[in-house]
Amino acid sequence: MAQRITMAAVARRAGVSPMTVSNVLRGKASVAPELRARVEEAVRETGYRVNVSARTLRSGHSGVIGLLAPGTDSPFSYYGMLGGLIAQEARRHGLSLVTETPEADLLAEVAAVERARTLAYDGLILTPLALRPEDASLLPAELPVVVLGERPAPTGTAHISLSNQEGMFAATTHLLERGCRSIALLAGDGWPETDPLARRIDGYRDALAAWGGETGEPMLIPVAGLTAQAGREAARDSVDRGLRPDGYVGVTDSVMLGAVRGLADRGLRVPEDALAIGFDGLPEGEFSLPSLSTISPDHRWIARRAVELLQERIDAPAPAELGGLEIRAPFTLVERESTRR
Amino acid sequence: MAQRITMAAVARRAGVSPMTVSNVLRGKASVAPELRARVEEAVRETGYRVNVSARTLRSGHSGVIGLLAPGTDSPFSYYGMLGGLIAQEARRHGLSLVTETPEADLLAEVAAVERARTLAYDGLILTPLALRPEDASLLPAELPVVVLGERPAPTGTAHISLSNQEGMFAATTHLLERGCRSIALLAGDGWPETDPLARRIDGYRDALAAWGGETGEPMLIPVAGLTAQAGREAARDSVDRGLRPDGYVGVTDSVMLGAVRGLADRGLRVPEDALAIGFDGLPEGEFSLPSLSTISPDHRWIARRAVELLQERIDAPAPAELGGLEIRAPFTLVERESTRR
DNA sequence: TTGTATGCGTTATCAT
DNA sequence: ATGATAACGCATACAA
Repeated sequence: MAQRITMAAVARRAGVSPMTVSNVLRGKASVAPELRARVEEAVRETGYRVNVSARTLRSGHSGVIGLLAPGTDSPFSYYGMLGGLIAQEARRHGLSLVTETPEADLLAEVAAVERARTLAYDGLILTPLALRPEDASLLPAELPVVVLGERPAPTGTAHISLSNQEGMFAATTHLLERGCRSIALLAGDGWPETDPLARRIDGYRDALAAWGGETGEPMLIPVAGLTAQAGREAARDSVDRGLRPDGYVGVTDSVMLGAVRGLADRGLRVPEDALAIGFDGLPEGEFSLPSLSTISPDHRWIARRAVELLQERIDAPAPAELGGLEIRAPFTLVERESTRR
Repeated sequence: MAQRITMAAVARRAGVSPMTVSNVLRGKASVAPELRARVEEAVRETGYRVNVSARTLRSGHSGVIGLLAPGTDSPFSYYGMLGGLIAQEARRHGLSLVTETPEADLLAEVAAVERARTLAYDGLILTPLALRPEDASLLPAELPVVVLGERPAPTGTAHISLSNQEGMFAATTHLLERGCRSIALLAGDGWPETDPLARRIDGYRDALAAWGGETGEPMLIPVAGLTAQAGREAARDSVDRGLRPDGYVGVTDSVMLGAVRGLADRGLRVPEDALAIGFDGLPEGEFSLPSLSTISPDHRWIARRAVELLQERIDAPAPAELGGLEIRAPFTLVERESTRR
């Protein structure tokens, strides 16, 4: 936008050089208190604002970071919720957040990353759907990146993930403790070994195995995606196929919220006919009927760590050399109506 | 970010001047096809990307627009949902969207607008909570703005609002037609005349009046905010105070979803004990139990018009001179389980 | 149709 | 501690 007042104007007014104004504005140490005061007053009087484009052009960083994550635009969206927290956290670091939702194919993801570079983002918080560990080379080496999510991250990047196996183990065990003996997992059985959420499936299987012989076989109800709509359809289909488990575990809360709805479509009620628990700790689960028990990662912790790690990498002279890092977010099991009888 | 390859490098490689490269990149008409081809190849070979900061510095526009709206970070958020659609629409215009959620006071709002200017946004889609018509002067004259939302907009701006009165009239009438005779409005009675949603209250009153003498007095249940939590608390309190309407109208879906939950907390069920209808057409209302009837504005229409109008103003030589514009989004009444018996 | 000169507003570098 | 100079990469204005 038109930016009439320049640094030079402020400098003239304060009777100093533009360089001094620049130093004051960026909080550089060595400016005499008196000059500093004069400059600050001149800034106020003139209503001066820095021109970010000029600053970025010269200094090489823009103060903008990007969040590339799936489904931020759909209902009950995990990344929609997390995006809000990340934006807050970013602001505390003086950074702005731009959110984008690329399609789930490799080309679109790479294009989104390229776009981020084109737009001069200082860094990227990225939840890849298609990018695999071996695709690390597709990430520009000089672009600071923090990876979120459950897929194996491109090698050499900082990666924050959830305790998928442990979480799902806890969720399944919770249902077992509440008396369920025939527990279905809404997850999709066709998912490849490398699927991001394969660990969650493992946790479910492990919990059944660990409990002893009194549980039925693992029962996998396939869902077509991680949306409420997919969960709803999967639940209906499973009922139509005659499945009647006494407990449901959802790979995500959005899937489970949809599934509870789908069960209701077929006249089945939670928790009366079956218990249900999800994964993600979506705030909406607190308001649903029944309210949804869930494995809730510490979202604020994740947002904070993600921005911190990114900031570190932005500040580092050679981000790539910081190397890989794998950290797990802590979680709690939140018990609500859907697992109470 | 470090941006090694410059336009000059591409130009050298293609054997033309930097200016020709610039023209090719921006699709200027007059470039010989042969040169164009050579330039395009050079761009591919070098992996060149424009430096947006330099372009912005020189040309004055950044390709970024901002959305300033409340509550994008809370569950069942109207603007969270709408923001997703606006981002899609913006992308079709070659624009990126940055979303921010300022606090609901005048200072914070003005600061957010200032910040938008600082960051060289090309324009702003704004839902003011505190800015009033008379505060138009606080908006930089040269900043293209489109205002969304139900408060009276700063004078002289383009404003897209909902058909609040008509919508609420339709919602209330719908409950009357379904047999309700004692209908409460969850809205807050302490709200000033100028409140954004005062028109919705009007619509409710009008509908009761228009129906004839068989309805009770208007019954206003005050809510502390437009969140699910506020709706929940309001509903509980009203029950505790002995109110037992046979129908509820919510100023927003998020309030109503919370209220349905709050009624359940007190053992009351929708639609068995009372019908309920909201306003906003949140997608989550399709998955709730019961699914929520609602007045649903055409969100895609709103997103499309908002970006179109903003683009117009960005392209205009003097945006301010385009003058004020008031348009209303179309809506439909979506009937779901919460109003079926 | 293409190229040349110039400056956008800022900050890195180096000199004082 | 402060200031002078140059350069960041591009697009405007104009010349050829």
